[in-house]
Amino acid sequence: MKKKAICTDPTWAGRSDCAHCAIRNRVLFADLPHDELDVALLAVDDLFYQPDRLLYRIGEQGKVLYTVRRGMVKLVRDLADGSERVVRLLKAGDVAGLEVAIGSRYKHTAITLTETEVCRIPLSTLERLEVHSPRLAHQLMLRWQNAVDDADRALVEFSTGAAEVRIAHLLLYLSSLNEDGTGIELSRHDMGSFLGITTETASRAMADLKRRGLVTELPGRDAFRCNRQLLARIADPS
Amino acid sequence: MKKKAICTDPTWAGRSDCAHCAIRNRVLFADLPHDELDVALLAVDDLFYQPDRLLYRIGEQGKVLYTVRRGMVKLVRDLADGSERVVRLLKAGDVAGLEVAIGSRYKHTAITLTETEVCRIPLSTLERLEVHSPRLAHQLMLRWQNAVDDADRALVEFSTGAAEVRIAHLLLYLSSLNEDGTGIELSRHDMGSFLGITTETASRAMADLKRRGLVTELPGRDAFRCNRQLLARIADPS
DNA sequence: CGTAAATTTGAATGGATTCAAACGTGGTGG
DNA sequence: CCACCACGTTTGAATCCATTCAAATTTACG
Repeated sequence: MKKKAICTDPTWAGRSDCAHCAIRNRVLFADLPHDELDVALLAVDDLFYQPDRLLYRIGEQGKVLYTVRRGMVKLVRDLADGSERVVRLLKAGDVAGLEVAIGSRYKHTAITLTETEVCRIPLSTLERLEVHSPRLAHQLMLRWQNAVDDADRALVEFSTGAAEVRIAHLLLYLSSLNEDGTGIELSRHDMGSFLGITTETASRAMADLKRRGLVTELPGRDAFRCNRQLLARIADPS
Repeated sequence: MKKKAICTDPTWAGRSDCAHCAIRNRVLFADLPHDELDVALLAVDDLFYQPDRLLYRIGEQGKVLYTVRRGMVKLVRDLADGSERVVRLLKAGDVAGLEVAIGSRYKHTAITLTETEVCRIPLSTLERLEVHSPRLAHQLMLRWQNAVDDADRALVEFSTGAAEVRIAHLLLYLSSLNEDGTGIELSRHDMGSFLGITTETASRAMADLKRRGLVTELPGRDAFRCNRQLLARIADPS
């Protein structure tokens, strides 16, 4: 509802070095031969964002797309009543702004949730490679299917059932992203906006799960640990 | 909840004739040159389905995808509690089973809602063309983005807000598909399953809209006419 | 015409929302 | 360093809306 000026200036972390990228096999240039990779690298920047920074805004005629290397990004749609709905949560390896690859304007507003590192890939680079690189075309298709899968999941797991069930699904998802089983704490507002419930309902359900010991706040940075076994029982009343 | 044996046998309407296809510019082989088209046609069948017929089931290792030429198809996911959730409604021009193009199993169960005419395209045909046809690759990407758009819409318009609001969105959508402003009547069960509400709630809201004159049943086949102006006001409380 | 299925309606319940207020926390400036 | 303010979270209470379970009614179909 309220307008907040979001500083967009990221830190330039350097020209990308895809060949040595830790998540190379999960990102866009996965199958590219080295010589083609060299061409791509020239224009790909590695950027570092603070939390709550704007990557792009819905409707903009974008000329770049982003690969998330670290952190988490939310894709947001504005609702008729002025509020907003989080449509998807992007994790490391996901792509934001894929739609520019077919010449479309951005279909969402993309905002970082945590400290985030991304690769910014110009559309021009993509187009140059795509012509003689069926590999890249295939990679793009994989990304698209990925987006569809995530969207379906947002519908089936995160927007269906009682509030507690949705939250259970969300916590299970977030905690599945790190090997150590911890997950990033979202604000109650973002939770609600993603799950299609109000902030208060999200807060109540979370507070309740904490009281029952299914979720415990981690002292350090905004993270939580949860009992996946018990949460799974709530998520899927078998 | 209940198991029903669905006869899958469609009527074979003939080998496809994409060159003269009325919706050619809206389907997969849109930009193909004629000589490549000829290759494709050999294996593409034009099929005709009755309402409530199964195209494919979730999890199957499919080797074909479908272009909807006429009618409407629902993509369904099974829920944990045994019920089902309609994830998407496919209209003429949409593609079902795109995921097989990247080697995936079907991600949904696809069932016809109306009399439906489809083109059945074998994956092998796709693969043969894809190699030397960047046009097709681009077409596929367009389809994928389409699927993402529809999925986002399912979330934002059809699974957010009060029951009446969701129904208003649905009726507006259905009535936008035909030039004459009429729309296909869905069963209350399917409506509910797609909108994330119960059959009874769907029924109540629809009955109410009818009483208020915003929706009128058409005498002929299962179709309705609606006051788009007033429905739009319900859908977007501006 | 008669039965099965789908739709509609009713009444009671439960869960989410709404509006408000209390609480905690981090940051700023005195 | 502390007081204070802004903002997010939590909690409370009343209301509203959707669900549930049940029954009545209509429609479809053999």
